[in-house]
Amino acid sequence: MKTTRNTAAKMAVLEVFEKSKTALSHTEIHKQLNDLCDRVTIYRILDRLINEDVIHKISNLDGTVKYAKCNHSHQRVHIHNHAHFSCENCHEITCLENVKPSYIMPHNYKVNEINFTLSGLCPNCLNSNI
Amino acid sequence: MKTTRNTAAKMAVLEVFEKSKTALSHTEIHKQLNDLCDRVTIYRILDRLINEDVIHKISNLDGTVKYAKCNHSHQRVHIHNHAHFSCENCHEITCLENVKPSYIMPHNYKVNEINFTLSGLCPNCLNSNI
DNA sequence: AATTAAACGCAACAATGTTGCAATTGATAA
DNA sequence: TTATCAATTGCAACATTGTTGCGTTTAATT
Repeated sequence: MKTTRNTAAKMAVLEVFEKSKTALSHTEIHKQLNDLCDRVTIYRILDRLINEDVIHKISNLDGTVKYAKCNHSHQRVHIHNHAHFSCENCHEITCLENVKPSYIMPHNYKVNEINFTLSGLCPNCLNSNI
Repeated sequence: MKTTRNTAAKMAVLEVFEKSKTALSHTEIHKQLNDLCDRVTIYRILDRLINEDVIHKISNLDGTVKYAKCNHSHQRVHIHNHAHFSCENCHEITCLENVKPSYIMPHNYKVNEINFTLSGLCPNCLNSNI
């Protein structure tokens, strides 16, 4: 039975997530914390938050990795089957909580997790008429 | 007007792809080529092959990046909208050419590309009764 | 206040990808 | 066939991202 502690660094990371509407990379979090804690500590906090189902990890098409808060509002059983949108212009990644792909799999596969990421232009950048 | 050359290294990389049924990482290709050429050269060849639409890049959930041949057989306009399957046991990544997700997007987004990766157990590992 | 496992900082390392530059080479024209 | 020259390569050096070990600090409990 591991107990998990609410350390200053963890609280600070959580606050960064609260304030952000988009997903954040490790580097972005590190900058926002402004040397409040070590780089390694942030990696370890992110790991813990993922285990606690507070945030989830998003792998982007270009290989970058970001993290975003989980939305537990509606489901009892929490599954990350929503889509993510990656803007090619501003590079922000947002969760599309309500977009859930439907698909037909061949037999003999057991699907445990899905990752559905769309990229293009987000509403902001689309309106800015790039 | 750049012309692109069929060098020995590029041909060797292409042959590795021909022989493989699954997607390959840079490291896997490097090992199979057995020091035929430099690490950097492989990165540059992969870049060229992507530009030439011969291969495509796949970002995996765990952050690893792989490459696979494109299948041009059916479409005139070539879009990478098929799904990929990533096996949690053997870590092989295969293209599911016929699996195409359907989904409904909110307005004001312009979708240019999609990445649909499923992970779980592939038929091989499922049958091996892990 | 004492205890103690969780969390931390630091240093070192590993993996992956990029860049600049001089040398080499494939494709083309002479 | 040979000369030409831009595309390609090898090498060295660097950047970024993520991991590990270990001694020290700290949050939560008694």
